[in-house]
Amino acid sequence: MAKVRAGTRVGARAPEAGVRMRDVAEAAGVSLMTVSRALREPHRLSESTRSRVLEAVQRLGYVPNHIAANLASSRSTVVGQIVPGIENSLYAETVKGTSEVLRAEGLHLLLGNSGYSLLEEEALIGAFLAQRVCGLILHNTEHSPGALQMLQRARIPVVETGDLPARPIDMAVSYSNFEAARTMTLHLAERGYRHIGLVSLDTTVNRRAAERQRGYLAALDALGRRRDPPLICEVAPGLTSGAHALVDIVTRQPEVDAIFFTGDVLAIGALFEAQRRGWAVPGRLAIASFDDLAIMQHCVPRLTSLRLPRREIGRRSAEALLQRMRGSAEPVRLDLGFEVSVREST
Amino acid sequence: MAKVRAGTRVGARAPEAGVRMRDVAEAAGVSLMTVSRALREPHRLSESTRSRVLEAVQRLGYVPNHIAANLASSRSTVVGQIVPGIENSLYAETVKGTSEVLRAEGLHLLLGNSGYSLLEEEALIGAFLAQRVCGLILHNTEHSPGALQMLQRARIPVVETGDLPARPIDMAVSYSNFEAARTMTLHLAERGYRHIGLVSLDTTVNRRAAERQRGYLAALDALGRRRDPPLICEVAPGLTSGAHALVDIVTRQPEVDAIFFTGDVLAIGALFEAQRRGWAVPGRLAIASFDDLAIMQHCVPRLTSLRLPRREIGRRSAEALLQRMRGSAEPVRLDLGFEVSVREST
DNA sequence: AAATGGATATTTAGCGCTAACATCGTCGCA
DNA sequence: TGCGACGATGTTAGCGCTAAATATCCATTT
Repeated sequence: MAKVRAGTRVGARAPEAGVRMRDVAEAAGVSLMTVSRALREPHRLSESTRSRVLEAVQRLGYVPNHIAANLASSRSTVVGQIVPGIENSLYAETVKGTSEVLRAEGLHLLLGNSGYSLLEEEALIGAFLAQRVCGLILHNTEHSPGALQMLQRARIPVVETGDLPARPIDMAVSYSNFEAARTMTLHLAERGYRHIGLVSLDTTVNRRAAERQRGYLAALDALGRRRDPPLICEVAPGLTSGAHALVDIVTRQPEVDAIFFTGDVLAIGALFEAQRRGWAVPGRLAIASFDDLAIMQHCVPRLTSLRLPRREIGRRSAEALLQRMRGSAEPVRLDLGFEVSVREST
Repeated sequence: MAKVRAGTRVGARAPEAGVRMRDVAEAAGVSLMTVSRALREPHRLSESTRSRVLEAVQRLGYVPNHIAANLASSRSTVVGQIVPGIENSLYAETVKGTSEVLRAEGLHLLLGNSGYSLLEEEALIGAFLAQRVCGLILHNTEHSPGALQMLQRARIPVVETGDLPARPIDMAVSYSNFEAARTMTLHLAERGYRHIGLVSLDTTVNRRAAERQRGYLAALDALGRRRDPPLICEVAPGLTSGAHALVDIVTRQPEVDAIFFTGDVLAIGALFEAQRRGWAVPGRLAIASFDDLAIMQHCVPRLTSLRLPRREIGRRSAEALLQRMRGSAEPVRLDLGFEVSVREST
């Protein structure tokens, strides 16, 4: 004789009148608590009771309500991850890593796209905290004041993954953009290139782009070379931007003999443009790129690139959260490094 | 004199002792319900009360608990989306579309990776239903019996996006893989190619790949051409597979003058291999591909490709869910179509 | 002066589950 | 024989919030 459970269905509609634990309990002739135990601590029940309950669960098609469980136990099984743009395969790969680890532990992934905006990130953080996520993974290492305050008050583990900040909010799992760019620039110099150009994303908005540019400049300084503004170019993401940047730099400074593209797909765009114009790579111009997408090892010529631990960043971030949720006190700060894959283009 | 609220922190740890609505109410000298209204229906309060409450919310840094709100109102703000592999840029783009629309409506995205496994999909569906998602977007159009049963019982809107099934579970937003492959094959025939090869993913596991192969064969039949097994090749995803497939087919059937690659990156892999071997494209061999990634319009030669509404599928799926959550009874079945972008490679 | 009604605020009763404690038999062992 | 220990189950209270019913106030109306 189940009570009528109406439930208005306005707005985002309801997970309505389904089978409740109480219904299972009645069907199995046991108490509510016994059903709860049968599902979470089956070993604590006698064989006969347990099977009777589980049979009722099956028969009624009972789907537990984790929302209620969460509220009652104040324990959450959802982790939030915020990336600048999921359509970017760099981030997609990281999310994949996170998702794999969480899934294996029975946790879930709430995904947010900040679109490179700090305010949007703040809004998402607020929304995720309201969903009572048990941990957060943020790609950004810069945050709005409001976001920082919320994160500090929230007392949940937080991992930042976009760079290695000197003083992370809580934990960090990344590689150093500065070091990576510095290393690649030095590599190009070592190969004998004299006039090394840099193409990066907008450094005023994008901290990681700024760090990469800093690395490039640091390398030039260390080499005792002059900084040559016409060799530096900031562009929007995209294949087309890479192509334009290539032409721009060559036009402005014909002496250029190598260009380092720090945006993921910029280098590919430039490579195709060079092919079209008949500029031999690396004969006329060497090309180096920042993220070792699979395609880098297949194009003609194969592109020299920085291999980044994208998937691993996702995995380790999730693991860092797990570790903390299991009581480990010490916050992780992991430098997963990078690797220069030298190929035909340099 | 707040009560002590302990809370054990085992397993996935707790969203602990924070500021509750009751605390805000006390701080503002109003009842619990008034705070609730101040946040959800501010217009129903007097100006003075409202500002007093909101001030207290600010001052205490109160973050609402949506979990509790959800339970109390039996209304959810989380949508689940399950894709075969988020690392695939096709899916990442779709997820992006979904995410944009949901975000604008204040809804959240729970993301699942099924890894092309029906059982994993079933597990994820169960987990998402337990999280009381208010809607589900599934890329698969095939499901395990268990999954089907859960979906039918759940009574929430469901959108399938991978293909246009004759009889969707609930709603469908996609394009027809069969039609797309048929159209492209006919296009190649029209351009005068006589021996058209097909490279696809494993058709035994992947329903979409099977549909594409069916489309290719249907076109051959319509043209009155013989099906030539050496011209057909099934491979794993990846650039390398594309390269191998190209060589395989050319070796087995040297007469081949065009190959249609139905896997996203297979065509690119093949193109690079052709460049390496000095096989002119389209001189020796035409190449057509299935998904119009940005790179297709930039490589040399530019690749003829099927332009699919990837982002749009995500957007429209989310919109279909919203529509249903707002009470519309009629389930959406949308064919978003596709377009052949003819370029230099054919 | 009493009745009416609208705008505003409060009270009550849960949402579906779990923690913590209470209960009840049963068994071992002094 | 008695008593504590222990395993198996049940009972109670409440997680933090919202819907619905109820109360309160004040300006009008009659």
